[in-house]
Amino acid sequence: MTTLKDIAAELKLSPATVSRALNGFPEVNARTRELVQQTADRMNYRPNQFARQLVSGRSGMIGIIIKITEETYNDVAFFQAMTSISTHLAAADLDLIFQASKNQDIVAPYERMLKKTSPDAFILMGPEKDDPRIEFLKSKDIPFVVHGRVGDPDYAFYDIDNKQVASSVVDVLCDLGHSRIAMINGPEPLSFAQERRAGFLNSMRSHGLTVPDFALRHGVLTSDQGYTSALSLLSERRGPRPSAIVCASTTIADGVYRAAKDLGVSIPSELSVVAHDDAIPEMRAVNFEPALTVTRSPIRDASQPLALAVQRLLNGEKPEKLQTIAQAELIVRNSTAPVPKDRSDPW
Amino acid sequence: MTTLKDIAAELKLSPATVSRALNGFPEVNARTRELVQQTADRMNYRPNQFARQLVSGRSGMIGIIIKITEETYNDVAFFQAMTSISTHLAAADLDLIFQASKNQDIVAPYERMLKKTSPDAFILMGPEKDDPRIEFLKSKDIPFVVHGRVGDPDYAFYDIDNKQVASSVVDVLCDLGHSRIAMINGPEPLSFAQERRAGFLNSMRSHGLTVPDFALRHGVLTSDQGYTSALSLLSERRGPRPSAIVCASTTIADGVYRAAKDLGVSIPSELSVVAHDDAIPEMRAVNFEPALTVTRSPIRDASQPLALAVQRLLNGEKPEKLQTIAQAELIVRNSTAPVPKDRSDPW
DNA sequence: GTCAAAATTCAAAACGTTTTATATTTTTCA
DNA sequence: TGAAAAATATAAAACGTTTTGAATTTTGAC
Repeated sequence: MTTLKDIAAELKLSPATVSRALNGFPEVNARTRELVQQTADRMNYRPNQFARQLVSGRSGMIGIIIKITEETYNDVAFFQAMTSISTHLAAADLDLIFQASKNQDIVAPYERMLKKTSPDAFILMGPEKDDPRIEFLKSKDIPFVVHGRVGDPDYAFYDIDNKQVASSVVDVLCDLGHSRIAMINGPEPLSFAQERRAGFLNSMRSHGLTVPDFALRHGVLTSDQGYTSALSLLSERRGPRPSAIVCASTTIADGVYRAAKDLGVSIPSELSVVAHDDAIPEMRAVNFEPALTVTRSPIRDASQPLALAVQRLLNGEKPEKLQTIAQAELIVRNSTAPVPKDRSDPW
Repeated sequence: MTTLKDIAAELKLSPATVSRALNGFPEVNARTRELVQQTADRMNYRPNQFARQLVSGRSGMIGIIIKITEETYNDVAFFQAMTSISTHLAAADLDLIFQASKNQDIVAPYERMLKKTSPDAFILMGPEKDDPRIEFLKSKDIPFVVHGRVGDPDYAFYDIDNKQVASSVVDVLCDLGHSRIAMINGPEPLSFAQERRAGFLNSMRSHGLTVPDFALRHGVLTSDQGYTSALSLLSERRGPRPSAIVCASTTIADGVYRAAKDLGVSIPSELSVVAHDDAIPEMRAVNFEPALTVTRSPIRDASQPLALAVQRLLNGEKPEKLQTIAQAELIVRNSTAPVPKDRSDPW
């Protein structure tokens, strides 16, 4: 292994000059720089990262910790997010340290990684209200970027406008005359679900409509969850059935489609269905029969902004300046239609 | 940030003694060790990993690089393997550096990571014949463990006995009287597919049976691939159709089931189907209608042996001693039945 | 009490960089 | 030609550990 010293000795220069030459500092003669670079190449020099890290205090690595649950374990979206993030980070010569955790103590793996590998920053997914991870990282003064957000935070984040997602969908349905609109939402503790709930209820209210409790459901983002929720919503045990259902994901919508089919309810003539589409390739909204009307914001679109925000954070930019709220795109397809005459009454 | 020196100064000891005391060296007085440990706790001491790495020359990290293709990008199995590996590594206080790569040059990302983060070892997935990554790592003298293997290698690996997987399935089908047995295999370049092919052909031969070219297909492990392959196999355009199909995965089997249904071919009375089951939760063999006969070897079973092999490698054990070939388990369910009378003739 | 052996501690070097403060050389301009 | 300024190079310190070789203290046997 050749070191700076070796090169310095070879050329009868000081290590300092060699270091500067290789790192492109201006105060070194063009000819010596050339010479140094050539000899470095010739001697097959590779800077020792450990030494660099020791003096710079930086590891050049970004930590990401994913909590493993029944749901996340089977969700290819996490994998895709990670691959995509790692690619964007690599472009900035940053590496991703990955840790899966089934730990009860949600903060422990962050502590461990920090002690062991000292990442320069973290990327944090699925924030919850009063998230202890966020408190922890703040207290330790470790930079971090959040995918998603809770409330109106002071940290760096990338999120989509989940209120807008829900309200734009309500607007579309109301324009078609619907007034009994149900929602099958994501898991209650997650911030995106809370935002959509708020956006949904607000928008309904501003259209002069109400939503009975049973018509607003929370649960995991699976087809089965969509199926059972839809069965229950369409059964009319608790009042007249909705003329439209808003789904938190295309997987949920898949379940709703199955339930509608099983009950002989036709989409869109008897029931309109709308979903939010994260653009996970395995369940494409265009392939639904009929093609699904969606709000669309690809999850992979988040990777680049997240990676970029991390870099900026490391360059000393203030977290409050690194907040992005992306708008979702509305794509009307064939799963939405004017409300049937006999189902236009409000609840 | 408190350092070793700070503690030494506090206790009027030398840094050397403090270091030894904390690292459990024997040549330090029990009372001073106690004292040192207490003060370290009190002063909230955290050893600087960068300094440690510099002197030890080790990073405590393991690299894993996944080549992103249409297929791997959507395959939750990779994610599950990674989560599981990361958990097992963390137990040994090792961290996982993850990198996704779309690079044409399959070796480049290894070079980059090595330069940048210096992992102590790599875990390598999906080896191919004359894999340049393996050559590269050997030439650089970097330890690595392979998931899978090619031929009869001298490196550390964990693999299942893919020849046995294929041959045990042939045995079962032959016992049921089948002689026209087709195979829908994995991608041709991958070693597992080649092994299964060899095991399949060998076993068929030893049963005195031949396999026409059109009955042995290679392709990606998707339901669609299974569907189109099965359609073609069952069409009888190229001779009498097989009485049994051996599938490389449950996803392939899913496609075969769909094709059989579309063509009105009943499973198992007219067609027996067998698959290899990696036990990915999203497509459970038990949930097939009829329940699928499989050879089973959960992919997640590989994580622990892989993580363990890495640790041993780092402890200086020889790679040749760290080779595991796991046997798959045969589970007979309802997708296999005796060959129909009129379909028992060989090709 | 003495001396060798064992137990314990220490000072200094090493790991390979970057950075600071200083020294040397070259250039510029009168 | 000489002095000041600019350009270039250097020596030494720093980063925070671990490890080496030596020094000191304690123990045990006589």
